[in-house]
Amino acid sequence: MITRMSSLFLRTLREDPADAEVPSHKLLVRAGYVRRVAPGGYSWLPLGLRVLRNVERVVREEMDAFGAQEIQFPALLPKEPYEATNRWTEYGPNLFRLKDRRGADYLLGPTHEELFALTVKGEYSSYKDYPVTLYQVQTKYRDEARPRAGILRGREFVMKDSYSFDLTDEGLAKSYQDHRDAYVRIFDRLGLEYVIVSATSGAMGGSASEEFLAVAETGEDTFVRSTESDYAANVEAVTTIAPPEQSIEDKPEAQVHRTPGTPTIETLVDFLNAAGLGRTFTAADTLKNVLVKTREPGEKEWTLLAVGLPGDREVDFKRLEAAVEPAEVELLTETDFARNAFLVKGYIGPGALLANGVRYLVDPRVVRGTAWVTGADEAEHHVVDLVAGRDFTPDGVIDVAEVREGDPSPDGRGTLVAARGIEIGHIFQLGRKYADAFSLDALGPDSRPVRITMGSYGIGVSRLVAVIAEQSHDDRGLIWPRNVAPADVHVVVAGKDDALLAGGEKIAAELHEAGLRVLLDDRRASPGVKFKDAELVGVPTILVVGRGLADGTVEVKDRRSGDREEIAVADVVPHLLGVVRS
RNA sequence: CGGGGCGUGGCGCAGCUUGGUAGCGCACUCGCUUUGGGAGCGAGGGGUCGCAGGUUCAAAUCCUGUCGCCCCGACCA
Repeated sequence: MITRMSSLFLRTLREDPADAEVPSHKLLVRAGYVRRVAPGGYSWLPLGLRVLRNVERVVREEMDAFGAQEIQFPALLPKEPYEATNRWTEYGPNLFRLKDRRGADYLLGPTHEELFALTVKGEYSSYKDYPVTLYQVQTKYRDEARPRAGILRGREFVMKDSYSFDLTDEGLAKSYQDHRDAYVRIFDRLGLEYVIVSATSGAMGGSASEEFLAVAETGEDTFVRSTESDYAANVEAVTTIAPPEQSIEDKPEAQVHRTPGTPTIETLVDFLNAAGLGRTFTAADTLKNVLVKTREPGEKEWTLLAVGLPGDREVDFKRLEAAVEPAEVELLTETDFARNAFLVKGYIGPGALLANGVRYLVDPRVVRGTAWVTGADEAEHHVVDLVAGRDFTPDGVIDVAEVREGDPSPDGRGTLVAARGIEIGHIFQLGRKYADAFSLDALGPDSRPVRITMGSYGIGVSRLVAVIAEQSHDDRGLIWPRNVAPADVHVVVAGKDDALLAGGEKIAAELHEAGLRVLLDDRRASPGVKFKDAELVGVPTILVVGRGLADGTVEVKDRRSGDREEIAVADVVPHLLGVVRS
């Protein structure tokens, strides 16, 4: 089809919008793809809507290709199914809630596990019906505390969410793998640079889970990758390799020392090194015990939890939250310390913790046979050479110390470096949480019910438009990959006289005839304006119809590389077909 | 929720300190010129200065309150 700029509903801006920070936001607004309507709410103008539709098309093709079937639910949903799974309350303030005229509670769907589960329950009842995978491309609503970065993080956004229903764990594993493979194909077709990281399952519940992160400096998620291997993981999910265990026999006896004025690791290390013990200590030789409290969902009472880790590392609170999920976790208050007199702040050691029944979990580096300097449970006193497995035995291991650049990669190859990414896809093996909530069973061949197991898989479709823009632009504007570009060719008529315009129209018609999507700049504007707009809009191939037309040539420019070549008018169609289809 | 900033034609901004005709650039309309890198000249249209109250002869400007938005953090499939 031919889209004429003279009548296209489009106004480009010469200046960046004041409220935009990240490149994708600035460029999508400047190039007239989207306009802000409300915080976290954007309208799609013609060119933007085309890109969004193109992304959707790629997603649908790959979902359909492995047998997923598209359906669609309302965005406006009744409360009851979400009460059955407790998410009406658990989802918290991020859920958009509203009432109808009778006062009945509704919500705008943030994600649709409940509806999919109920729908399958309503239609299917035999093991012969399974497995099945359903998906939808739907507008989702989340009352984000702080929407930001244009359409990268909105309160209304388009998401593809799919759900697999299987009879067995092996079936679920296959459905999961099918999705993973499809996602790889989708993101490859969209020309994205991304990594797949193991993730925590978050509020969704469930076990195995991976995130697809598009690599972008402006991303909100931090992940680590190995310098040597293709290992990549969300920081919350990085596992620490435990050092080998050591023998206990050759360790000196634990000794309590008076260590006045040493409430912090730094002061303690300085004191020890000045105390003439005949060796040098570092912060990594100390065992720091951090006290927190946790509360299981539905419980009223908080439970103490002590985390022991090498003194040179801090507890990463996000990793801690992920580790104790679904329980909540908080730091201890002064009141808590006062209530538990055996906790001597600054001098807490394993002894008092274990003696008083406080659950004590340690960093993986604290293995049997390692000797530590740690608190002696008495103000101004520490114990040196307290040996794990001899002098104390922790209740277990918890891997929540901060991850640092330079730490060894968990796969044993290379070291870790940090990078930023934007979550574009997330796949989960949900398990039976939702099936349990709705008693979703199939009648098995032995006439006994089999509880269905589910997977849940999402792609941020509208976010992808911004992510592609984020990864594919330069200082002049957007540069769309061919698969999602709003047109195949942008024909610029570089002049205002009728002969040029007629020439441009004719070539555009021929390209259209040949099956290409043509954006024709037939405006009576000066050439400079048109060139600038073409670069801003970002169609990958620009065809300039200008002064060469009299000699029978036009110019083909590649938006990304800037390369240009003169082509005889007679050869334009086959040449461009070659460029576009390559 | 904590911290910071901003609300003035469609967009980007100045004016506010020191109260007195609301201004600039872009965009838009008309005319002439120009025509391969965001053209020139001329003439125009368009603004309850976020909202409410107060001080004053007089408020975009000073005072009080309030609403909204943006950024950083917290939070977040």
